Amino acid sequence: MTSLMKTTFGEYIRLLRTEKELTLTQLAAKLDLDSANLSKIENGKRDFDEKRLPKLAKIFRINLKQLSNEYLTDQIGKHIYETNCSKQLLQVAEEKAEYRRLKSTKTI
Amino acid sequence: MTSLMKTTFGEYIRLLRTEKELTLTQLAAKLDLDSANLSKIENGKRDFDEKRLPKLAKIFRINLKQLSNEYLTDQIGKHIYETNCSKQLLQVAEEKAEYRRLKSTKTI
DNA sequence: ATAAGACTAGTCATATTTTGACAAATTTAT
DNA sequence: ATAAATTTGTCAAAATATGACTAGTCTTAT
Repeated sequence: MTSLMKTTFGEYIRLLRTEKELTLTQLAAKLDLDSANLSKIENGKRDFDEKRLPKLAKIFRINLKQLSNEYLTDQIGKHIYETNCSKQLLQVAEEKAEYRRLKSTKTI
Repeated sequence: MTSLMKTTFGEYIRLLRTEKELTLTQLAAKLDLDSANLSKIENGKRDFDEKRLPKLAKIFRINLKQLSNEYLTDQIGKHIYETNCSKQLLQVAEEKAEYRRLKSTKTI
């Protein structure tokens, strides 16, 4: 696994976009999205819709799996942040995830 | 912090309920909830609505903060489970949460 | 056998949340 | 000052979650 960005997903999109010197309008068009909404996404005021990940990967020629991981870690990171979940509680959450995993294999 | 349950929140409610020998109908009434829906909650087919945590804490005389942590870790654990987030990616997610924390203090 | 209670599953209308689309305001660059 | 780029606000529509009700199964007592 390559190293992932320690930024928000919105900031990451902005980074990609400005690197390629695209305007919001230009990228938004490629993503079939309103430029005003893309602006909100980059500024963390809205979420990027998961269904557009393949398009985004294609536009910037990024590995989709890698990009999806970027997205996933952002989403969970946001959840952790918004709920003020401490490292200690996160450890418990991970154990509960593990419990769910075990449970699901049992019931197959 | 006391140790938290390594079960789902629904299972935890069921545990509390059966310990007190309450029926779904009885507990649902106390929670101002339909018994069929409480059944779904205990079986993990619906989420417990956060707004009822204070009621739940009161009914079983549990510390609300403790119960809220139980709830929070369940929610994040569920998120981790449902997205199939590996420990490695969870570490990245935690770093991203930390990044958001730093960012929020800067902009105050 | 059947009646009653406990629980589960399905459905549907309503409430809540998220998204898309547009207009208008603000910022930035020339 | 103008034009382009970006941001903000608003609102209807789409998607999702919740509450309420119905019907069903299963167990237990009579």
